[in-house]
Amino acid sequence: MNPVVLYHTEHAKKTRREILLVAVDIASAEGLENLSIGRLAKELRMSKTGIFAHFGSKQQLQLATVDAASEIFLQQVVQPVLQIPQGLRRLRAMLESWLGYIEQSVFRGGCFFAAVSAEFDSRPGKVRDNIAALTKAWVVALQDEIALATANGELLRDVNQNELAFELHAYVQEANWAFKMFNDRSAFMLAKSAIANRIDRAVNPGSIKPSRKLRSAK
Amino acid sequence: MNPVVLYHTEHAKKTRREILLVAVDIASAEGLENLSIGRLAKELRMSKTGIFAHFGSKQQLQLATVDAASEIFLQQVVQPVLQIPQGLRRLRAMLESWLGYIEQSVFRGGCFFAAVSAEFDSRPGKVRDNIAALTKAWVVALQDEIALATANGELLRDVNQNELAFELHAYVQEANWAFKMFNDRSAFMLAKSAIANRIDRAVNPGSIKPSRKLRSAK
DNA sequence: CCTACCGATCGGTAGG
DNA sequence: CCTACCGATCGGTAGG
Repeated sequence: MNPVVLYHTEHAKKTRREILLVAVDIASAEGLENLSIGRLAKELRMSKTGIFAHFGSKQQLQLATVDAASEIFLQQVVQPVLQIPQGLRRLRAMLESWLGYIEQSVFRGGCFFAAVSAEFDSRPGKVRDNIAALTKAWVVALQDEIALATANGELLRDVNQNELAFELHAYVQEANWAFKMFNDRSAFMLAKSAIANRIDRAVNPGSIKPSRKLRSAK
Repeated sequence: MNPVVLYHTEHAKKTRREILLVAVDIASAEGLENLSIGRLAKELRMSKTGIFAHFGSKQQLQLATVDAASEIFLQQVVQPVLQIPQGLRRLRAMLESWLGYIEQSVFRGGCFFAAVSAEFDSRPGKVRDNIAALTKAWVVALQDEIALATANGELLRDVNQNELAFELHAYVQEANWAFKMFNDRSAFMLAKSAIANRIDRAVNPGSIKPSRKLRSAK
């Protein structure tokens, strides 16, 4: 009789996953606060308490929704680039994969984390802390890849790694903002161009791959 | 007996302004949707209908709040730079002024327009359209200043003006995001550095002012 | 600018 | 997973 998950059956887990898929979509478009239990119940044709029983409180629902969005981000953006060799190539792939996930509108409201971080940046609590930790982890992942690319000799040693990560991250977030606000896909071209130019300036000319086209041999 | 503003007296206008100052602050931190009439009434120690009578509907309240925020932005960010000569110097001043308004936390929840554009990008309607028009106007103002700086010969003619505006705008929005999310003021240093480097790369070396320190004479 | 009210919806509980 | 509730709050109206 656990109030959080009534029966730990496979069926209950499946229902929970279905609820969270809808929750992530609603939250990305209308916000985590406006994600009401009644709204979810209507969309899923369940009773309010049927939804409620899976989470136990509104805050637990919000936390579960953030976790579910994080899993989708990992699966859609991070997983596909893990096969690419670490360093400069993976850095480029991470940014391309991230832009692709925004452009393909994986979530109804654009990048889930851009939406909810703006919503919760002034709302102290566990939800905000989780969002901060997850978005920070992605920034750190970009920084780590820049550090590896430098260690590989692919990037110039005097490049400020924090600045580079800040600027690359900014281009993708700006593309998401401009695309959602003005419904103009040219923002993706601008972001790709900014990323390519910014990285090319940091590339070590001694390493033989300033861009793919110029690579002569393996 | 106009339901929107009951009495067009000076006193009523003053009350309306007082309501909107609180409304802008609440909306920047908690969102324009969560800006409820009851919440405003409590904070201002007025009755709900006392607030309501000034606007006539929730949507009109939201629209008035966006307008009020726009006036504050104009006054805090735009007005101070109008005395600076147009072109490269004003472009730099616009970005510095904008960063300053974010760092000084003019609104409780950081940049009002960053917050509400993320909130309304998936909510079609007049409120969203107004937010889009106002944020677009600021992007265009940056683009216009870049065009003037180019016409002045201060920026290189082969600089892509849309790309430059996109990247500069991105740095400031990223600083707002990082500051609000991680409460880390180093984001402002990163943004200032990114802006200075990006502009310096676009500066025409023929014009004698790549940076203030290197200027030899007037 | 107020009191007094409306139906709808909110998060959450009792009990099954 | 359900029905049947709870008090609080929502946007909005009547009438002054």
